[in-house]
Amino acid sequence: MDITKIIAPLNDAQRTAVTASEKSMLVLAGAGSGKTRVLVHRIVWQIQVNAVSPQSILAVTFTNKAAREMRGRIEMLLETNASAMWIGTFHGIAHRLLRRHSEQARLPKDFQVLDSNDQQRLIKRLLEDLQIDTKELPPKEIQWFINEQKDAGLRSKHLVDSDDKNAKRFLRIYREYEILCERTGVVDFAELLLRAYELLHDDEHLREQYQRRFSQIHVDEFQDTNKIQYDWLTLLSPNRDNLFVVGDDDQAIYGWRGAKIENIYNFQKHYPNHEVVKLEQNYRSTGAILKAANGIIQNNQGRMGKSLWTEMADGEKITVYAAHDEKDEAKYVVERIKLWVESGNKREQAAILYRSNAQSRQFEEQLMLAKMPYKVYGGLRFFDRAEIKNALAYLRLIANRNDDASLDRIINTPTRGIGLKTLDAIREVAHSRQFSLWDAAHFLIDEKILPNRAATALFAFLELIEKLERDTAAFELSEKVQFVIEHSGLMTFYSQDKVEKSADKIENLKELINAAAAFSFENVEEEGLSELAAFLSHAALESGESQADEFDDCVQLMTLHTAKGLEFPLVFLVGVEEGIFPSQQSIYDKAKLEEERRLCYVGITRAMQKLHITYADNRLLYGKSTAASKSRFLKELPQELLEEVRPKREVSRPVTTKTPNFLAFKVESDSRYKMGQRVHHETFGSGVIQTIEGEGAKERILIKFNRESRWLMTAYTELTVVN
DNA sequence: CTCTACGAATTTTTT
DNA sequence: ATTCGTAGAG
Repeated sequence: MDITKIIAPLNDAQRTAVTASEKSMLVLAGAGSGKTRVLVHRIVWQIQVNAVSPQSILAVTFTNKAAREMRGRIEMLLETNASAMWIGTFHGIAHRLLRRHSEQARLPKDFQVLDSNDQQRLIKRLLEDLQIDTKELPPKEIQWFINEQKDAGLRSKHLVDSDDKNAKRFLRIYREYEILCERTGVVDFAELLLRAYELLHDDEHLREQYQRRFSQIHVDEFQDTNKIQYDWLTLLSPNRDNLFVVGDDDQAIYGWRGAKIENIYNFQKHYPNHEVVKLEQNYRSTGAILKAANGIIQNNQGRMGKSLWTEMADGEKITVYAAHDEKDEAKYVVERIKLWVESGNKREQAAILYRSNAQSRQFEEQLMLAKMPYKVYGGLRFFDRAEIKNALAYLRLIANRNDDASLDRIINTPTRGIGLKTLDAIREVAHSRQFSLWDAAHFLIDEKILPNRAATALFAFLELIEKLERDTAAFELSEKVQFVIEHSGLMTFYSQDKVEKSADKIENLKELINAAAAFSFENVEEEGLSELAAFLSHAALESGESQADEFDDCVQLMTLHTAKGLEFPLVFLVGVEEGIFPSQQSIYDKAKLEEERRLCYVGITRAMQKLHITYADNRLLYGKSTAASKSRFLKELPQELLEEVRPKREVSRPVTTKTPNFLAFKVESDSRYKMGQRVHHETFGSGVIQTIEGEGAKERILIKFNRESRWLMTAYTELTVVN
């Protein structure tokens, strides 16, 4: 066996982690330090050197993309297929467990997965049924609450009924929601995790079976795990030395959705026989970029402590551009990308990273003007598009008549004369008699409660679904999908030019048929589940980002969150202003502020060669022009790494005709000016020093005067210090 | 049932 | 500025 292939490409720290034995490992992997490589090599090491069976390998990630990448790289190194290993997302693995043991998990065999849109819809409908004003109590809030509870491992029965009226109401809704999901046979994302936890927790036999099976458990992005995920892991690994977790406390940016950095500390308590390995050598960025990253993150408290270093040279300084407004900012960025491309680089190597999606707009406009192709990440994903969801809803209803969420979605899409009145009546019956919407509709027709016209329309709908199922019973999956799209009326509906972007929508529907065909092809029969049901779960669990147009050479636009895990030679960190980044909502809360700072750290460490940071003095916010000021994060950066640029028209031209008097200068230069100091200038009046840059004859300072900011060369300027 | 007009909200995202 | 959802008119 050739172990050099596994070991040789690793540095000392990586090797220590990969080859460790008989203990749990906590790998603190800084940005760009080869964390995926360590995971991949570790797994291969276990198989090839320690003769661990691939069946015994469990590896969990947060995204399908990460899981795919890991599997791919393992297969490459192993030179065989890795299908015996369980490599997947927390949700994917939980789903797999629940499918295998649906009976023990007390779930219907063909349960369906509810994505968060579906969940919100369902909650909204529930609130309406309970006569709760959705204006006063937005479904979003309930959704948030329920998921928060589930992520903490709490069911409604675990919550104590308090006297607080509001808490009482939340609890009641939670309870009703559980009943509704149970009755309709659907499972939301948080439920997948909670159910999988309960399954192992409650069933000793099953638990032991999986404990025995998974002798090696690997976790990626450990800092992003929430409570239930952590508890689930510990169920699988009780006091054993087989957990290999990789994470970076400095890159924990998902606290707001329940991730607990504390899990890293819990891990250390829980698994005393563990070793910590820090991966601090960075293979991605220049020295200057890393110094900036270290400089910013050290302002956070309670870190595990890590300091990135590189063998690379410092490289270029970080360019800071103080734009006049958001348009100027965008122009600057596009101008710079132009120069980058003109000197022979690719557009796709350049990324524009912002704090919130709304900021993409200005950049898109300028990029369009410059005729430069770009791609904005984070829009609607394939399976989230309305036309796709509608088509899927038909399929889901065919698979399961009790799927209220789906029925609700398509009962009048395309319109077929079933209006609000009729729908209300159905809901009313469903609620009062604890029927599914489907059964309630039947009830209304059988009991002849509805007006003739409505009854006819409703009956036609019910018949349509029955007929679709009958007619496609013998079909293959993709044929089924095609038939349903065509005969549900959706195709005709989207063919009308009234529907906006109808061509795109039809294109997408055709793509769904392709996706179904591809799914049948790739999918190995999953334990007794119908192919349709399996495909529907796949659609819920896979957002469908995978084969997004690997189009031509595009500038990349995305939020800082989306950028995590990626790298680009040229990075623009834009909108670095107080109130934007850090965001307004985070400024007064220390924990939130530190998370923003970690986000900033993530942003900086995306850059490989060159980083630009920009901010605007004025920004159009909610339609109003607002004065802005540079972010505190900019001030926290080691100033010697920065070179600040101002819009051309605002830079006061340094006079370069005469040689400055070095001697005279030197006497004064050392301690004369400080940042934040008030000074007075003959012509411009008094102002505050914002930035000091350069030394000796080249020293210049940025002063913010009443009406404008100016760069002044201290060697030539008469300034009086004001106290 | 469909269309328009008005008011309210507006960090970040995966599964 | 823009999007999104709902109320009221057509």
